[in-house]
Amino acid sequence: MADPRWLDDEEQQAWRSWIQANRLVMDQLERDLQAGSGLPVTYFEVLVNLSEAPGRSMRMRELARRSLSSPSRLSHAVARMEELGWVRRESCPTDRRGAFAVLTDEGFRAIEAAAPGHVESIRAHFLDHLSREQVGQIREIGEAVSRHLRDERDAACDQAEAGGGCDA
Amino acid sequence: MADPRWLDDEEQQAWRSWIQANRLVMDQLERDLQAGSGLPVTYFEVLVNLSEAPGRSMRMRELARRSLSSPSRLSHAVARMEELGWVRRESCPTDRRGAFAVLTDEGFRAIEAAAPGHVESIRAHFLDHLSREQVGQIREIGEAVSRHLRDERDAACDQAEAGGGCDA
DNA sequence: ACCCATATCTTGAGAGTTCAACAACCCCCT
DNA sequence: AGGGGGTTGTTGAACTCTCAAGATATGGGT
Repeated sequence: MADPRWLDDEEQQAWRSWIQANRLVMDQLERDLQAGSGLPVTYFEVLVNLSEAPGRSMRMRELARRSLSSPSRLSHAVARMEELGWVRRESCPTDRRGAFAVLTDEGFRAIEAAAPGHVESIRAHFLDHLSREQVGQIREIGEAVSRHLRDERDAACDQAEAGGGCDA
Repeated sequence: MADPRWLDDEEQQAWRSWIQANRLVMDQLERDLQAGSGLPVTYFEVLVNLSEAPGRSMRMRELARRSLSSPSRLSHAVARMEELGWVRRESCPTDRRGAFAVLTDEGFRAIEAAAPGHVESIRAHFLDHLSREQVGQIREIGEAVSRHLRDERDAACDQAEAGGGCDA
């Protein structure tokens, strides 16, 4: 790691303002959502993904992918939400390893109750301060960055499958 | 919270791609930094702030502000880093409530060791995928959003000071 | 039919974060 | 002086996240 390419001023400022905006917005959303509905943001996202699935039901693996969550994290989260009565587990008939997470009516009501406040939060702390043009820019930037990291994650899997031929 | 202004398609996409990019990038940076140096990102930021301070020393309150951290969080973090020998506490001579956090030589070496890899990470997972133009856009957007949330936080303090005249 | 590499999911422990409560202190005001 | 409101910092408990390890099951190759 000799002689790294340090960030110039423009890059430094961009990076810092981005990371700072992230933190401030996310922390604020977390507080708002927590105060309004007792829901952590990560739980909310899991529930939203479930609510949009056919039968309000999804395999754990797929749900983890869509929620940008590790399997472990999702497992803990679902365990917690099961206690709260928002989600129920069902075993998969065609793959006995598998498990489905199913959104309960109570869970659905929890999202419905939380959603309006959450959207207001997103507007108040984020969208309302951007021009229409900037909204478009954000989308493009976010997609560029996400696309790359997705590809990389897939590549990492392929590489692992290939059996360790990194520099061979 | 009746009849919320739901997000239109453009807003929805912008928001989702932004939040997704955030998560992916931050998680990746966290893994890289953790793997390379055993440092959590939040610790790294605290240490960087300390290292830039005169005497590598700062009041806890100020350090918390700059690290976008709650007082509680910083207190726990410093306690942990004290165990690791990276930071040392000193009492403030002019205000006996106060405490200084001081970066030790060992702590300084820890940052120096972690910095190059961290910068590479930032490039590889973020900056390298943006045009020069987009870097500028990010800065402006980040600043607009941050400015607002800072103002709001100050306003909240002022309001609290005013003694509860919310709707009176 | 059997074996073994993979895949799916869970579990437990360790670590970080938050929140509420608390302790100690400063400062201004009477 | 000496109160009282505000500030600074810490603590403990509850919660979430991560990581490594493990339990169970699938599927293809022999």
